Amino acid sequence: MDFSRESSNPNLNITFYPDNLDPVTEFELSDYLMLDGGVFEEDSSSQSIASSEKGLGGGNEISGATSKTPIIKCKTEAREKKLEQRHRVAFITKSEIEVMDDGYKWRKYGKKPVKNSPNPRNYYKCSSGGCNVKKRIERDRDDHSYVITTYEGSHNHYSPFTVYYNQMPPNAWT
DNA sequence: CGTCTTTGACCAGCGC
DNA sequence: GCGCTGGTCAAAGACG
Repeated sequence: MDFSRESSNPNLNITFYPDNLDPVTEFELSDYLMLDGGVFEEDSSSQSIASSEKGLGGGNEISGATSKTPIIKCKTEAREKKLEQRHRVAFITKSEIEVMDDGYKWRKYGKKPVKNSPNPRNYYKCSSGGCNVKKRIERDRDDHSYVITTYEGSHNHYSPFTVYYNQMPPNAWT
């Protein structure tokens, strides 16, 4: 698992957007941002987000968040209420690879073609016992270079990568 | 042998 | 009620 190499990829731009409500207030984004293994910086127009909680500030950062318009589906009130009960966040990633290594172990359990999109949507579950976090991955129908990732739920365990990092000596990254 | 992916079937929600 | 769509299940096969 080499996060620094991954996040230094110039083709890797990440844009967060609310799949449900306001992600900044609704979700603990750091739970998900740690997938970069570094600090996430957004432009000044949006709120600053950092994954310092996990102590992974190794100098890796992803800048140049895209100006891509968020894709927010219209939902009925009933569906929205149901979704509100879930811990959910989605973001767009400009990447050639669809499944980024976020430190967790995922098990693919489904694949479905999506209406109005030539690309199928893939469904993953966290394979840790007792953890029922799910994620969906699909390519942007307009620009195939973007990957839309949606996380649902909260991990009830630390990422194997985080455990590994915490056990490393202080100067291990230098 | 255990774990994972693939894929068709099934189910529930929603719009008409 | 019916059809469409998205989400999940589970059997089968692949792989290390």
